[in-house]
Amino acid sequence: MKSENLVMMEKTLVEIMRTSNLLEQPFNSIFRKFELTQTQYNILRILRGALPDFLTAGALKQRMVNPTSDCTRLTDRLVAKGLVERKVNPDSRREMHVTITKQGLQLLDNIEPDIQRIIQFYTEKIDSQSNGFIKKLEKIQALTLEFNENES
Amino acid sequence: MKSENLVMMEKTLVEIMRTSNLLEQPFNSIFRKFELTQTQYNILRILRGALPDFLTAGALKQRMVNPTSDCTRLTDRLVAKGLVERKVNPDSRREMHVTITKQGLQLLDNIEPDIQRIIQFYTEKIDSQSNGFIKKLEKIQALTLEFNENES
DNA sequence: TAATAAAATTTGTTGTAAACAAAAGTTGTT
DNA sequence: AACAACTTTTGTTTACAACAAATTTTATTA
Repeated sequence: MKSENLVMMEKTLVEIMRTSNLLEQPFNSIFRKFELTQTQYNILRILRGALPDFLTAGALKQRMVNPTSDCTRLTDRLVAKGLVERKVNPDSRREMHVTITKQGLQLLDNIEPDIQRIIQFYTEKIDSQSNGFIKKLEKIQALTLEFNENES
Repeated sequence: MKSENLVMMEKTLVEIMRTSNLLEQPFNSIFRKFELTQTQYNILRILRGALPDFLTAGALKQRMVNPTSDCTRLTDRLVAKGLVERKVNPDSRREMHVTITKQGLQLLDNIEPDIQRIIQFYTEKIDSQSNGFIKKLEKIQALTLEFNENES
């Protein structure tokens, strides 16, 4: 017989994934309105967060959730839209320097109200979140990284 | 100034999505091993859950997380692999009856140990989950459905 | 210094899926 | 019989994931 703890943990993990998948829908529909994907939005956020520094393609890749991401072609699309700039590092020509443009920053600002509207909706309807909840999520994140390490 | 509650809620939602995205990695690598995608695995689980009944394409779509899913082509791939069977409802020829095959059930059984190995890992490392945690996730799910309703 | 290894990024290729519109076939209604 | 509504399929485009292989540049070492 499967232990209670296993069953509980399975339910926990499944519900996290289900919640996230649902949650992504309203966000995605906003991104779509601005002709972005979630991945692209995340890249823009990472690059903005790195300011005033730029990131190398490798560093950007590291900060993305998906480690197998194809940085080149993802940033290609953003460069094509003028949201991101990419140039070779003159000091080490095998590295690229990637950074967000003014236009990219502006786009993030334009999206923000729609994002906040979603957050607002939840804030009004749920009592304030406990720190414990987030801590638990972070613990699961840490364990997942550990697990992935062990596997690879 | 943004209220504390808004900031907290934003962090909560972001961490749910980040956790989920990380969490999906070990699961996806298992699915890949069995030449399935997460979506396909979910469909198989839904169909197994519906047994001994079959589902119409519409009913299947309803139970999937993503409401815009393209049921036809998703099941096409599963039918091609012999994991799913699909035939027209003789009583209403515009409906399809979709169901999981023995082979599909067998595949789910084969995957199960790998899935449990992941669950096991977390169970060993985190103290038993509280019901409150899951309840909170379910509340967020419910609100998301509500939000999506309002939007559409 | 020439050869080779290592690092960082790009390219090639294939398959899956999301998103949206439009078409096709079937049933129900007036 | 005509038309509307329902259910599923097709068409089309785009983005990504996954994996391998190639390219370009820098570092090492023989």
